[in-house]
Amino acid sequence: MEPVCVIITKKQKGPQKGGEKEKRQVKKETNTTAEKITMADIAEMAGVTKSTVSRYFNGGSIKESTRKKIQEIIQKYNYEPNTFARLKARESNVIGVVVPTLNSKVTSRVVTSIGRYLREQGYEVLIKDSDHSTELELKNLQRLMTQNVDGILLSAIAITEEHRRLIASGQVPVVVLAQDFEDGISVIADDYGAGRMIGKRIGRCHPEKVAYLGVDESDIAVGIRRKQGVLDGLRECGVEDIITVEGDYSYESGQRMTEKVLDRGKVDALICATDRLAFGAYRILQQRGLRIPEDVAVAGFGGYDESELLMPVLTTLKFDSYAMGYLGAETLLKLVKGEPVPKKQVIDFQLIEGKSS
Amino acid sequence: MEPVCVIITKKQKGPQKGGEKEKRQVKKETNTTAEKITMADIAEMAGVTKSTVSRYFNGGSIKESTRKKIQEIIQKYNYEPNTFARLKARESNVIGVVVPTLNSKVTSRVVTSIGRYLREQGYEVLIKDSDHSTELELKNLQRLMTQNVDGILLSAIAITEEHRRLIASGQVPVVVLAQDFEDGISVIADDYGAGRMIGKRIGRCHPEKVAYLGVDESDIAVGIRRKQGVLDGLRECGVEDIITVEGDYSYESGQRMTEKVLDRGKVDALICATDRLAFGAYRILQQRGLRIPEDVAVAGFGGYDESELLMPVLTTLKFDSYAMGYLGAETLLKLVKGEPVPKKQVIDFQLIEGKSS
DNA sequence: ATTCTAAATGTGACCGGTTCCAAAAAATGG
DNA sequence: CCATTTTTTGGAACCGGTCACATTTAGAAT
Repeated sequence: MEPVCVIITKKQKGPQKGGEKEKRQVKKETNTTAEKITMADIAEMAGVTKSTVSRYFNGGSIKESTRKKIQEIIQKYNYEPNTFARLKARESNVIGVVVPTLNSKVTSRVVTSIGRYLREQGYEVLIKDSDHSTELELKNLQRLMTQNVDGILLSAIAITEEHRRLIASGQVPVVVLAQDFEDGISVIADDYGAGRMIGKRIGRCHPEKVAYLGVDESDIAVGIRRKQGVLDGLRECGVEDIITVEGDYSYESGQRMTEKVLDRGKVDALICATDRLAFGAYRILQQRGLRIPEDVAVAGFGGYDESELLMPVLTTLKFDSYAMGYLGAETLLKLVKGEPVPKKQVIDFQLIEGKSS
Repeated sequence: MEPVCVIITKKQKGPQKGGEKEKRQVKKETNTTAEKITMADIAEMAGVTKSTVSRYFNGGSIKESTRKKIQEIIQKYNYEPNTFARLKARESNVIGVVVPTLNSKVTSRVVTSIGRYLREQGYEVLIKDSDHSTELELKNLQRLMTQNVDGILLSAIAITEEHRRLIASGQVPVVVLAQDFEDGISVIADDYGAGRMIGKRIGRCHPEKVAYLGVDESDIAVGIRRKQGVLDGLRECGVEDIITVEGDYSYESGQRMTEKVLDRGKVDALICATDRLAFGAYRILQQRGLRIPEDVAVAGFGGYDESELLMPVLTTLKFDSYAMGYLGAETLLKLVKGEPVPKKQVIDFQLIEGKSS
């Protein structure tokens, strides 16, 4: 691929510093080269002090006439105070969000939802992507705690002892998303309940043998609780012959696990820890000429938009990720403001009936 | 849905301030309540001044023995300087990223890629989600410019006059992603070339009549160039009977447009501006009992993972979003450092041959 | 008009860093 | 061993804001 067009440019140096104030005065009229404008500048133009302008933004008694005047200047220059320069402020109005990845349906929904709520509430959001690395996650968490944020929303890969220590040590309120966190505040999905519901949904068709495609148990929510729910749900319906396999969250892993299961003999149903794994299962089942659901029923978790595209449509359990983000953010703000909050909150889920079971 | 458990907690107030220094000295030994630690604290413990510690981090001549000593303390306290307190620094080491939404395959890939590169280069990334609002997008852009970032990566909804003005006015280098930006630096996908490739791919099967499901022309890249490419590609193969419809980027929009097209009469192929629209088309075609590709061929743009799940697998044109993020970030850093950069760079695409055409 | 109180503004220290410049310490050389 | 240069450090101002407190102004009450 060739560049359509490659023109070399050079960064032009900004105007030299020195005699700033005077220069700006001139520029104020001509408005040619927009210099960075500060609160002091605004104050000067409005004929008041920094403190008064600060009061304008943060609330405090101001005479109506001064307010008008400041407002005018603000608007004229489209000024907004630099959020990160509020070093002295007791509240920074910044909330940190740590996520395992941005490259996932669930997290991107959660983060979008968080952003909407917090923006509306006048907070700045600092998103930290840990890129699937627990090490980076801890670093992000630690960094946020020292970076003067008012609170942190943590969607952890898995809560470790180190996490606990950091959170406990800190003076920053933390709300944990999607993972149980006994020592603190969390907003979780009822993975056990959801698992049980899917287990029963599959179980009541009386399959002889069922396979569960799961993930590593270091993820307590998905790896343990969801699985346990599925197993219990199935057993409640009298299903006893259950095999479980483990992999990661990828499409390919779904394929591998399915192959592994099929190689061990016939199964009547596959319950997959996430829709993505189910996608992999579909691919393999189709390759082997097995019909869904006649030969093998399939179910997943997630309620991805794409699950509806599968032929047949996937039966899946949908968590309300938007609600999780919203509720998490709301809870964190309450916490920040010192209001009482429930220690553990659980978000809704919903069975999406497909044709795959 | 009932909370599993609702225990009311109260935010505990931090320890009172006053006599800080002395207190910290004590805490240093016991290490019980981790107080926020500053560069001055580190300096004191190392028996040097703030300036020296600052030099430690930013490079400057330091005696080996002092370096060791500082390093030791740093590690012991796991200290990292507060990135946002570098008010005085000429470089903030922060890069801002503005995206239309985080809730999209493409952007989340782009952002992930940007994050990886910039983190590696020691930069902090400030992600601003505009949530599909041009107004918010402009606000984000403007805010970033005054918030002392070293550079901005802008993935715009559509570049307006206002965008141009802001970017031109500013002293902050900006690299625009995915949208042509004649006045400045951009990294784009070759939408015209990609469109033409898909157009020819479909055209060479000699369809009588082809429909293009497109989007609003305010998006120059997708709305205009991609479409033009498709049209030209088809015409090169002698296809003359082409109808075009317009909608938004949603799954539902894909459905609606397909219905509209089919209601107007038979078509031999549907070319969709994005895979998501193609998903909608699939659904409608299946509903109406039309076979893909026998009755109607379908093609898309995007190369989403899910496109492979469709039955039959979707023929689509994949852009390397990771490359776009990486290249954009790399270019921006060069720009920041005053190195020469190409004005316009084009990322790769790749035809994914499915069974839908 | 005078006193008292409340509202509005100014003053200067401070937040956690960086930077410039001067002072101190170490290395060099004659 | 002392003068000179170079390397390391310290001191103080500064970045763009906030805050506690002092001061001024305006309004109410006597």
